[in-house]
Amino acid sequence: MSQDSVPAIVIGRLPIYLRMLAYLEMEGKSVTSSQELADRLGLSSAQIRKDLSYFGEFGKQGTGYHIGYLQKQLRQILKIDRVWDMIIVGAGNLGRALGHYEGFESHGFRLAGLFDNSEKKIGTMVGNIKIQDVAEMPQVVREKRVQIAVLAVPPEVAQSVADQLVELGVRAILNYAPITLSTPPRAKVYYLDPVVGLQTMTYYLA
Amino acid sequence: MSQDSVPAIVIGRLPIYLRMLAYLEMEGKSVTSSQELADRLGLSSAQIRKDLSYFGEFGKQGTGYHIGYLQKQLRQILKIDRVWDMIIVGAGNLGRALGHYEGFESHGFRLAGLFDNSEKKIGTMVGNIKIQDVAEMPQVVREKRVQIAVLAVPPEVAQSVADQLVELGVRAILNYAPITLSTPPRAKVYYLDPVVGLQTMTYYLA
DNA sequence: TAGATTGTTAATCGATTAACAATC
DNA sequence: TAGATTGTTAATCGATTAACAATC
Repeated sequence: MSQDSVPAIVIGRLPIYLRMLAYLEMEGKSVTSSQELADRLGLSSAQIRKDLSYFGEFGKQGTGYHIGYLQKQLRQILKIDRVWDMIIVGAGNLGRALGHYEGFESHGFRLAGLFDNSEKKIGTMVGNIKIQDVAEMPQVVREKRVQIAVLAVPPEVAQSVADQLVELGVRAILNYAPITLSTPPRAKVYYLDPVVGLQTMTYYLA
Repeated sequence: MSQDSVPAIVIGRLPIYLRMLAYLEMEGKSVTSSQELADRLGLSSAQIRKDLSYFGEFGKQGTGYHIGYLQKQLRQILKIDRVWDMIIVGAGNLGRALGHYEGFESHGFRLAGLFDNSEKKIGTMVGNIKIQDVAEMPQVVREKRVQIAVLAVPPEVAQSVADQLVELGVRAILNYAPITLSTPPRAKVYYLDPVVGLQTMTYYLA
């Protein structure tokens, strides 16, 4: 099935399925069902079967899904069956914490650069990577053909950094800055503003 | 309009509107329109008017919305017209970075505790707050009637910490752990797993 | 085989949008 | 006033679910 015909909301659930499959595998299971996945994820089994059916037939009637096989298929669909280079822009508290996060490398996202504009920070180490001057960012992005960037800069400069990144060829931005970015359609932005999360939940509090 | 009749997807957009209103205000504007908001946010103006209409009439025909007034109304709707106590569980790199984040306090979320189970960390300072033993968490949550918690613990313990939090009365969990939590309906969970974001975006990369 | 579970269709449900009267 | 923009309705669009034949 061609990319554009699959609803974005379906794509957004695939990583959740993958995360649960890894969890079930860790529990020692090797087979699961749409019903089990649905129960664990708080979804309906029909939705899970429908989501998967956009891409193929991955299960067996009467049995369910082989976890290892389904993981492999989902990784292929999401194009995470390879290693992606990624940079982090901004080495404040958050940027440095993200620089230490092992979850990126362990999921195939290789940290190819960590940039800041502060003299004090440039040259210092975060884990096993050295903070570089943001002035060197264009060169790194171009040379390594980096398509993925994590934005951990102050909101005042987030839009201009995003513009620069897109100009350099970046097409996926994980945005921690508390601002809605304006980008051309070829670039995707995934928002991770904790305050938005909190403000959404307080509505339901007494 | 009663809470439950407003779709969750609408509630989820209100903080985005609020964030944009603050931005427009910062640009020196005092009035805006559904069209301007829509353009800036990449939405339709009809959607914005419809979303707001669940709660009342906040604009003027021919003029638009007074930014200050609309902000005030949205803050009331979202119940962020007050200060909420919040705790952070887990003082690893991420938890400590979050402990330093000024965006929480500046938006009315007061950090009432930062907990970890590591002997080494307990008693050390993060900004102006001291890391406490997670064993003291129940007491703090109960005494201050904390309803909001940020989960920044390893995935292996995330579910059990979440269970404990809910048991103690927490009803809003900002979850940084890379795992889907199982919680009763009275507790809301907002997910902030960066890997899910990356894996969603790689689908669209070449 | 009998029981279980898939993949898929059609029906239902819900969200978005177009259009416009009301009115500032 | 004339022009602009709201709030709302009805139509459209899209996503979810119920149901079940197929089949392991």
